Formats: sequence, structure tokens, C-alpha cells
Amino acid sequence: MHTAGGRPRPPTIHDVAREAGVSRGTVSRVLNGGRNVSTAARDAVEAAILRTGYVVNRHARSLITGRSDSVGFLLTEPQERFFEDPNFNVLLRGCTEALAAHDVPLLLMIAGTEAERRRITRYITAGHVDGVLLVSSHSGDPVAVRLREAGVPLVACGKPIGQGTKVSYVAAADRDGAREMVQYLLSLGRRRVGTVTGPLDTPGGVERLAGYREVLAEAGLGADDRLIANGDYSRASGEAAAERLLAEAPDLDAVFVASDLMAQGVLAALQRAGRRVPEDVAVGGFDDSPAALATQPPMTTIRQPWGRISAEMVRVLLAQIGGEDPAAVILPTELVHRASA
Amino acid sequence: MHTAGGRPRPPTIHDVAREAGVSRGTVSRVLNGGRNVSTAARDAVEAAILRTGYVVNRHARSLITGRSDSVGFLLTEPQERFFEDPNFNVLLRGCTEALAAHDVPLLLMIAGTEAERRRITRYITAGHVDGVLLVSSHSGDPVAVRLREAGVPLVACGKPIGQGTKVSYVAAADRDGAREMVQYLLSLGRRRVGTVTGPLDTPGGVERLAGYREVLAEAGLGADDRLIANGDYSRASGEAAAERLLAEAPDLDAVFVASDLMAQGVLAALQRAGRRVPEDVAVGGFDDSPAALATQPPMTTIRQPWGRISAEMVRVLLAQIGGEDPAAVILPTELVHRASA
DNA sequence: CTGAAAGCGCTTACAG
DNA sequence: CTGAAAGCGCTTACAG
Repeated sequence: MHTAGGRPRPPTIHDVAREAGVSRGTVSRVLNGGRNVSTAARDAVEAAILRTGYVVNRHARSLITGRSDSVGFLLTEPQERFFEDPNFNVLLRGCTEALAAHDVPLLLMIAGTEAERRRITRYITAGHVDGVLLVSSHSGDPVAVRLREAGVPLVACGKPIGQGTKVSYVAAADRDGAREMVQYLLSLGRRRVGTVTGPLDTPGGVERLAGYREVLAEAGLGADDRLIANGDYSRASGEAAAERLLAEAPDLDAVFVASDLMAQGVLAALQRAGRRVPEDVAVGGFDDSPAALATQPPMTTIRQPWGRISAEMVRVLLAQIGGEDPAAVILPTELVHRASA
Repeated sequence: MHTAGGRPRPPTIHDVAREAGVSRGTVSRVLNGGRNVSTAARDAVEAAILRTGYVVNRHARSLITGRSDSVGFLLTEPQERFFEDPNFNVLLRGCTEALAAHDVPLLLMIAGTEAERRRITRYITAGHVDGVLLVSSHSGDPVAVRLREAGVPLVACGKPIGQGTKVSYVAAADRDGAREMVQYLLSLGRRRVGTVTGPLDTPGGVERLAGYREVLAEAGLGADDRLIANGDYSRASGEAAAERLLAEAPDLDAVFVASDLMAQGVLAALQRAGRRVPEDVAVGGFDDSPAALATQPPMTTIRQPWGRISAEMVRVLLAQIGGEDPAAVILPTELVHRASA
């Protein structure tokens, strides 16, 4: 029997039961872990499944279990930034694969506009997804708040600002990573070390700046606001920030940049200003994204363990869907030494 | 009433019917287009929907309609390349948004290994998805073949090689775009114009090379294989290809590169060899991906209309799911003039 | 360990 | 135009 489109109607649990000579209940039991099933019955059912090519109908299952057996991957930042950001790819790929290993499909959702935010919130709270992997570190994200209030299992990438301890998250040790880079820059003999920060309403922006400040203070180098310029993680903002730094602190001899993409922009500004990297100004990035390999010279940077981050996000989310309490996971970073510093 | 997780059990069509004082059948009718429903009934139902916050249970609907009302976005190339490729982001975002406008969720699927290919093929042919947006232009892709044989609605990004006319696709006018770039390079007075091709088992690779050859022949410039080097769309392959070009044809004065990412690599090799761009060697890319803006100098390139490509892919796929025949859509490209040529 | 039965929330002919 | 009813393919107490 075929539908209009020519796709054959797949076998159901009923076909398998007939083929195996058991009841549909028994088939369902072997499908769901095989508790309370005799070996003979299980074998017969498994053989029948192979013979018929049976695949469970997820809609029927979901209808009765109330679970969708799928999760959402939700972007709530202004999309441009994310899609420009090479980290996004790594994270998305990692999550897709980790989920696939559990046979859980990933639904991609982009909440760029207010209308989309409303639509997606309704979609999620209606239970069309069992939980969500949230990529939005901006504080006061209304979607995150609404989802949390609705009791939707949630795990954020990066510590959500101002959400208390109620929401799970997985993050790299931002402050430690920043500390390591700035210490390294100092170990090179640099003394006028500037920084280009991320957005200060994101945990990465705040923590990396804090790490920078701590190390300078510990080294006895006084705070100097002329050495600090804000960026928004985009390449263009890094370029603009570097120009400001150059104008306000021309004696700059190193810069710690809070993302590789911004560091690309910093490199461009430095080259335009005739400063050699690393001879005149050493540049350290953050992320170890693909962008770090595309620069001239290749970028010395702090590696974020994206593979582990995505795997942990999935693990924590699945656990929470299974009834466990929220959890926070912090993963160590690593200095990757290349040529820019 | 709440489930264990604390999520409220959403209202059903039954609640809406009671609230509106009609039968469940009538509610369903207004939900599904409102044919054969009186204005009074429709108004009552719509008011009841608002009041109850009703959202359709897609699983129940799918169980009966046999449709999943979702589509897959399937990557079957070796993943590394795709995830390195900035075009991927643009395409994925465009498709997600175009689908969202139709309220159709996108499932992201990555078929990197043979095991994943098998699992995903089963998943799709089991009907868990109504159709798939296929990103794989390599010839002989086994997943594409199996899906087509199973009658799954499919639309590819780029013309699938060797699949006949049975499968829908949306593509940019690769050959015309290549022609325009090479003509432009010639108009600059360049006479030793090389090219770095894409993989020659992809339509983009083949067509862009063909455009290059045509224009040179039309200009009366004889074919010279030393001016042609193959790449695989990756940055590193562009760098290696440029080195070969420089070794075999040191008098090179322009290069048409079949992707911006490869062109990044070409720029690096050229700079290392001490050639100025564009003074000594003019470089033209292809894609107008974000990579084209990140280079020094910014890249002159051929813009692929990604927004339209993704919108058309979605349109054609949805039409096909609705019963229409396959279709091919070719979209024009555009020369974007920047500083590298 | 196993079968019969109820029911998940919807859609869709079928009568009227 | 509308209601009553069947049924989509599953899971899960409930008996036995």
C-alpha cells in the first residue's frame, strides 16, 4: 500500500506482533527495555522487527508518553552575531552529534524578532520539545525567563546572568582562561597590556575582563582605563576598539582580546597603523575558533573545549529531562601558543 | 494538573470545544482552514482558543494525518568542510527562517559516518520528517540516492551530479558568475589569469571552471593547464593551490578562486611570496561569504544569493510535499567589487 | 511473563 | 453547517 506521494506505509507494531506470534503489548515491552519479557518472546520480536523493517512511530509514542523525544537548540541573540561567529558552528555540531548518539533529534530555533520569540515560546511551552539547549548569554533574556517559569528543562551555554542558581549551564572557565593569557603576555615582558572586552552584559565579557584586571593588579600594574575598550564579539567591533586603544594608549605593547573574531579586527587595525605583530604589539585571542588559524600571523589564543561543552550540555539536559536537578558545569581552558604572541 | 516535571498539562481540543459550546469536530474544522464553519461558530472557537491558550498537539495530529509537519536539513559531506564554511551558516539560517514562516520545524541532521548515514536514512524513510533539504553536492551520495528511491521529497542545494532530472534543486548560476568574474579580471588588463577550482565532483567546481575556460577561449587566450590548480573549498587547499600556481606560472597576474575561503588561503600564499594584491596579482573570489570581508584587502567576489536560495529551497520542498513535481531553480549571481581586484 | 483493553489528542468521512 | 463516531499507532496499568 502506498500513499499519494508514493511512500510505502511503514509496518506497525501490529505487523510485528503478528509476525512474531505475540501480542502488541509484548512487542511494546521489548521496544521499551524488555522488562518482563521471556527470552523466547524477545528473540521472536527482534527477528520480526528485522524482517519487517519496523521503525517506531514517534508520534504515536509521544501522544501517549507525553514526551516528544526531541530537544530544541535555541538562539535568542541577535542572529547576525551568532552566525558570524565560528564558535556557533562548533557548538551546534557538537550538540547535534551528542544528541544523535541518544537518538534524539535537534530542532533548530532562531528567535530573532519579538514575533519569533513569542511563537517559539508557545511552541516550546506547548511541549513540542522536551527541553532546550539555550545559546544566549545576554542578561534579562525574556525567552529564557519565560521558559524557566514554565518549568521547561533548560541548559544554557555560559552562565546566565541574574538567573540565580535555578538554571543549568555549562561554561568554560572564562576568568581562569583570561588570567592565563594575561599572565603569558606579562611573561613576555610586556607591560602596557590592553584588552578588548566582550559585551559586558554577557558572562564571558564580564569574567574575561575580571581575569585581566586581577592579573594586572597582582603584577602591581595600576588600573588604566585607557587600556580597556569594549567590543561586542564581532570582527568590526574589534577593529574599532583597537583604533581607540591606539589613540588613547599609543605605547600599548600587548592586547588581550576576548574573542578570536574581534582579534581578527584588532590585527587589521594594528597592521593599518604600522604596528608589527607580535614584535611591536603581542595579540592574544580567546576561543581558538577557526578564525584563529585564518589570521596572519596565526593567533595565540585560549581554547574553549567546545567538544566537551556541547557534550556536557546534552548530558545535563537529558538528565534534567529525566527528572534530575539543575547543575552547573565549569570546564577548564587551555593556552594555545601560535605566532601572534 | 501538573506532570512530574512541574509543566502544566496543556488544554486540548476538548477544552476548547466545551469552552466554545461546540463539538470537537467543529473546533478541528476551524483549526484546519475553517471550511464549512459558520461565522458564529468560528468566532466562538477562536475566542475559546485565546482564552484557554490552546496549542495543537502535533503528535496527535501527525498520528492521524501521516504527516510530521517538519523537515530535515541534512548534511552528508564530511562535516569539517561544511562547518568551516561560512556559507553553511547563511544557508542554515535562511532555511530555518523560511520554514519558521510556515510554522514548520527544522531538524538538523549530520550524516558524517556510515553508521550515521544508516541511522538517518532509516529515520527519514520512516516518515519522521516530510521532506529534506539536502546539502551535499558530491556525486554518488548514497544517502541522496536511497532517499530518492524511497520517494522522500527532496531538494538539493546545488545541482546534484548524475541524478537525472528527478530531484529538485536550487542553485546559483555558477557558470555565469565565473564568467562575469573572469571577464572583469580581463577588463583590468590581466592576461595571465589563473584559477583555483573547487572539487571537481561538485557542480560548483565543474561549472565555475567551465565558465573560466569559456571566457579565456573567447578572449583568444589559449588554454594553459599550468594556470589551473584544484582545491577542495577549504582555506588550506587554497593556500596550497596558490603555491602550485606560483611555482608553475610565476608570471600570473590574476586568479579567479572558486570560493572565498580558498581565496583567503590564496591571499596568504601570495603575501608570503611577496606579491601585492591587487597590484601584482588581482584576486577574485566566489560566494561573498563573511570570509570576503575579513581579508586584507577585502575581497572582490561573486555574490551567491543565499537568502533567495534558501527561500526557494523551502518553497520547492513544501510544494513537493504538497504533491507538486520536482523543479529546478537557477538564481543569478552578482559581482561585488571590493579591493582585491 | 503475557494478553486484552483503555486511552493519548487529534482528523475526517458520514449522516443529518 | 454540525455532531457522533471511528481510528491513527502506540504504552501501560490491570488481570491472570
